[in-house]
This record gives sequence, structure tokens and C-alpha cells, in this order.
Amino acid sequence: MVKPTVHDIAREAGVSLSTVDRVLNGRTDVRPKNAERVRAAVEKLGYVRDTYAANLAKQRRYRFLFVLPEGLNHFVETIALAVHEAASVQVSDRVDVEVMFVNAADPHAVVEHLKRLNLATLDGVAIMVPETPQVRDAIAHIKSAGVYVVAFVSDLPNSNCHHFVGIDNFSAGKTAGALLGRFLRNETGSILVVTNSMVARDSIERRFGLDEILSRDFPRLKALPTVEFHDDPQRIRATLDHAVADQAGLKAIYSMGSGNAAMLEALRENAQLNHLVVVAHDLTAVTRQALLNDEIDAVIAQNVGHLVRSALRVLRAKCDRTLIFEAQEQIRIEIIVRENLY
Amino acid sequence: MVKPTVHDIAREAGVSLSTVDRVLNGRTDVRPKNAERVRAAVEKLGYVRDTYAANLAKQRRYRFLFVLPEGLNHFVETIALAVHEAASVQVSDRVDVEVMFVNAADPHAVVEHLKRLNLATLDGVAIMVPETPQVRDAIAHIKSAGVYVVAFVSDLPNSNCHHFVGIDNFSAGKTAGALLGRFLRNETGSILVVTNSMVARDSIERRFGLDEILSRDFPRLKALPTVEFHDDPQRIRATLDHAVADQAGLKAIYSMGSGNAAMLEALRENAQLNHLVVVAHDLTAVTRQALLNDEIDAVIAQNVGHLVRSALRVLRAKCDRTLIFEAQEQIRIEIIVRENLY
DNA sequence: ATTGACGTGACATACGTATGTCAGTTAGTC
DNA sequence: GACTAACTGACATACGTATGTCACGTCAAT
Repeated sequence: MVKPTVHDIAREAGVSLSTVDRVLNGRTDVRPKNAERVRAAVEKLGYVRDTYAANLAKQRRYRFLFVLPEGLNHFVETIALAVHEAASVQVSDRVDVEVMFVNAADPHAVVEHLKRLNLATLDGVAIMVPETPQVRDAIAHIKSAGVYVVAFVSDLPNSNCHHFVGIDNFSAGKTAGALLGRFLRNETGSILVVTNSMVARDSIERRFGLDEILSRDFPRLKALPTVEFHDDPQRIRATLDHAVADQAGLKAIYSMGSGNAAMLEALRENAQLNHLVVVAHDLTAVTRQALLNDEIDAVIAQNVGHLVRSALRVLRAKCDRTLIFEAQEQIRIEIIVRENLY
Repeated sequence: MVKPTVHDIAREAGVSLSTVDRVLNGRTDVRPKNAERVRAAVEKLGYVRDTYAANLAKQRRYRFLFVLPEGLNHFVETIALAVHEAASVQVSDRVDVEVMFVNAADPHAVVEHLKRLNLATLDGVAIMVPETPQVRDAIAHIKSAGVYVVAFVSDLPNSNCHHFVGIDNFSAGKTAGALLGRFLRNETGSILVVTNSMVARDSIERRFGLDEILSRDFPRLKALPTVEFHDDPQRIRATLDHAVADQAGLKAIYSMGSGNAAMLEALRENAQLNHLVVVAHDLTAVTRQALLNDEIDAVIAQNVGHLVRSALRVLRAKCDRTLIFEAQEQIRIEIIVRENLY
């Protein structure tokens, strides 16, 4: 009835506490026969290690690091905030969290930073950078030092990370497309697709998702070629002016994130555009205000609090060699309108 | 630098460990002056009790109970499932969870069940029943026994619970209205509002939310008087046939939950209705399938996993007299379309 | 001066696990 | 059958907290 302890295991297996400990903690010098008896006893009694007691005895602390892209980006800023918030709450859970910013645009610099990490002082890393061959190697190196690695927000599909914490951006793009299709019920026309840069795989995947759903379910809507701003405010304005002039049938704007502020500014300066349906990615101070102002119809978002907590839980579970609760770690693609804003 | 312990507090305050313990655990026999010195030391060193070590020493277990409405209801079923799932994961966190079903339609029976609880064997209760004066009294009784009570899914605003875990149904109704308004962009017409029963405060609040947003932002859409099924499949069919015949301008159906299956069945039997926009509440097996079939455009939902885990976390925090992390316990009003279904 | 009530500190034990030491046992080899 | 090497068990200590016992103060009231 009551939870079995190592003592119960020892008694059941007919061995000493020391032997149980050797088996449980993977030490050497145990005869296979005895190891088997211990494992059988664990199985039979349904023993699970009391992680908290173990951590107490071990004086364990979990030392985690978030590697985030530097530079002015509202989305990353909200993530960093959420990390610090979670860190301040989790101190009581024995976890120490740090944040490191790297120049994600420069693969060389990223790798330099990753290589320079003192892996002996780390238990886990959550990494949010674009995948390059060099990054892949750096991650292999980190893993080989026994440090757990999760891909964070942006997946690193070829780096063989221990886990990915984030949403499926292809589905996110489909969700955006589905919303646009429903918001423009029975209407025909074109959609302007904008982003700051198309190098991030996120944008590419979102675009794929958008195209797929539009061609399948809403062929009456046509997405224009993606316009990339590259941090150039002139460019976005010119693009918009051009689009509104050229495309009589322009009905909507889809902003794939990382360019929302520029897009909104340009939108405000061109009064002819305020009848457009606007769907954007990422809930930040900027998009939040735009939702309240009715300048954006809907935002596709991922809850940054969940993202951060999920990454921390997953890293902890890896360190404890414990199973993760998949349903809880599934990050939701959220749809935010003004009325369910939080 | 390192986390201070009770020993550090004792040294800092110049008193013995026993005295620190007396202060920390609210026992008697401490001179005010010494109590103050202990409190000052706690403050100065930033001491926080190590809950896990404390629970270990106390052999503590958290014994929680969910009180759910009985009867065939897909939403409640998914909640019960989520409770059992969470329970099986949380055993390692020293929490024991049970579920009790009561006939929520009979206030007398509810109170009978609540009164018969063995409060000595409980630390916390999550209650999902309609509020009545009798329920209010029963909750006061439970609280007076030192058991923590959270209102679950349905708020009990007059019962002075320790917490409410759930969404703001007024906002949920507004969200539904906002979606309908956007899905029916530039269109004029009426919306059929259906539910199984209007006695639950949830439905009432959702209806208020809907009306408010329609009249403010989408006056071109008119919500018809709420139709209540009362578990009568004939009634819903008749209502729908009637509505489609009478209301030439019928554009949408808003199902406020707890009647989705009947609504969908009737919808399937009336081919003239399949051009309607349909927004429903609660993500269950039924609505999930309907989303996949394109019979429902969007579902307003609350994540049952989050609901249950939040209730458990809040109850734990109450037991530990620990602060809750508000941002994490805020239950989101989710908008689900086929593409972001989970 | 004595009593009793209140305050206090020293100490011990416990929770479940980790980790170390060290003497003792077993198995495999020749 | 002797000799390693591999294995095993008994025991101690520790982690941070809770809780109990008990002797010893202090102080006011008798």
C-alpha cells in the first residue's frame, strides 16, 4: 500500500542496501544474478525513487542555460522575461537558470559561444538558434559532455537533441491560413505575406503551411510572394504602398512574426489599408496593443510561460532519467483575438 | 550565496533551533521579542523553507478530492480522465487524488454528499457544482475543518472559496461572439444560440458575453433567444427546422456547450444547414470529430489538463502556505480550429 | 521562600536516499 | 587447495526539516 523504499527492495531481493544502491545507481561490482533480483524486486513492489529525498541527499542543483538570439526582438524579449520569472519561482525547486545571448545571424559566433561553455558547470541547455552544420557539431560536443540539450522554439531536426520544445510551425502556418480563409468567407482576393527574414526555418515552414491550406481549402485566396523587410522600414512602406496600388484585390496581410512592429507602422500610415484583415504571429507588447486597437484581427502565438516551464521540466526529467508527461509538454498553437487576450 | 537553513536562522537570530522551529511553525511559548528576531533573520537571510525536505520529515501526503457532476456529459468525462491521468503522474509528488460524482441537478443530494465527506482524511477539494445556498453552507463547513476548497470550472462567487480554477465565461462568450463577427465579415443576419440548459451560470455568462460584443462591435448580427434542449433530441430538431424555415437570415449557430452532440446530430439531418457558421464550446471527442469533419468552424475550449494540474498546484500551494504563481494558474480561453487541434 | 507558568536550549530521532569505508565472502583460475 | 579478483553486507554519516523530551532558566504571584 505505502510507497516502498530501498529498504523494502533490499529485503525483497534478499540483498543488502549497498547492493540495491549499486544497482539503482549503475555502479560496478554487482553479480548479474543479484542485479536481476534487485530489478525484479523493484518491478514487483513498484518502487520509484523519491527524487526529492535523493536530491536532498545529493545536495543536487540543476544548472540550466538558455541560449537565445540577441538583438532587438520583442518575441525574444518576452521569452527572456519569462525565463527570469520562472527562474525566480523555481529557486525553491533546486534549479539555477541563466540566459546567454548570441548573435544568431553569425553561425561562427554562435559556435564560438557554444564551444566556450563550461560544460562541467551545466546540466542542461535550451538552444534557440538556426541550425547550421557547425551548430550541429557544437551540440554533439555538448551532448558528449553529458549535458542535456533541448531545441527551443526553433527545431534543430538534424542535431539529434534530446527534445524539442516548441510548436509545429507548419501547423501554425496552416492555422493562420485557416483563420484568413474563415475571416474572408466567400471572398476572393490576395494576401500579402510579410516577414523580416526568410532565413529562419520558422518562416519557411509557416509559409508552407499557409500555402497548403489555401490551395486545399481556400483556392479563392491567393498568397503573394513573401516580402522580406530585412529591418528596413522604407522597404515595408514601399511594399505596402505598392501592394495596395497594384493589387485591387488585396484582402489581407499575414505577418509571420519578427516584423510586426514595422508592418503595423506602415499600416498606420496608409489609411487605405485599414479595411484589411490582419493576422500576425507572436504575442508581444506590440501585437497586444495592436489587438486592442483593432489593428490586428488575430495573433497566432505560443505561450512563452509554457515554453519556458516546459523546457525546464523536460531538462529536469532528462537529468532525473524520468519519463516526461507528453500531454503536458505539448505546446499549443494559440489563437488570440482581442477578447481572449491575456 | 547558498540557501540558508534553519540553522543559519538560529545562529543569526541568536536563539536555538527549537525556538526557530516554534516561530516557523506557529507554535506557542515564544517571547515576542525572540519571535521578532527570528522573523528578522528570516527576512535578512532570505530563508525559504525547503518544502521537499519538510514533507520528507513530515511524511506528508496531500489528499485531494474532485467533486464532479455525474451524468452523461462528454466534457466532464474528459475532465475525469485528465484527473486520473494527472493522479497517476503525481503519485511521486506525494499527492493522492480521488474523484467523486454527485447529482449536480439535485442541490439536496449535492449537499448530502458534501456533508458526508470525511474531512479528517482530506487536505483539499476541487468542486464543480452549481452554487446554491446549501452548497455555500456546505463549503463553509468544509473550510471550517481546515480543508482547502477551490471552485472548479464553474465559479462559486458567493462561497468564498480559496481560489477559482477556470475561465471567465463572460469573456469566453465575448470570444465566441468576436469569432462569429469575424467569420461573418460584412454579413447581416441572425445567430441561433443553443444549450442544454440555462440554469448553469456558465451558459448565462456566455450569453451575456455574446450579447455584449455583438451589440457593441457587430450590430449587423442578431442573436436569437437562447434555445434550451433539456436533453430532448426532438426539441433540438424541431428548433432547427423551425429556425431555418423562419429565419431567412440565419447565418450561424452558437452552441454554448453541454448540447453539442444533439446539435450536431440535428445539423446532419438538415442539409439546408450545412452552410452555417458553427461555433461551439468545450473540446471533447464529439467536437473534435466535428472539427475534423468541418461541421464546426471553431471551438472555444479550456485545456482540461491545465485545469486539473492548476487545481492540484493551487491546492498544494494552499496546504504549504506558499504563494501561487498567478501567471501559470491563469486558465486560457482557447480557440481551436481544425488546424491547431490537439 | 516557594510555587507554578512560561520560555528556552540541548539533544535525539526520524524521513528516504546517497555515499563512503572496510572487513568478509564467493567464484574463477591454475 | 591456494590465490586472486570480484563481489557483498554492515555500518556510519549526511542532506534540511519536523517533532519530541527534558532540564533549566526567569519572573510574577502567593
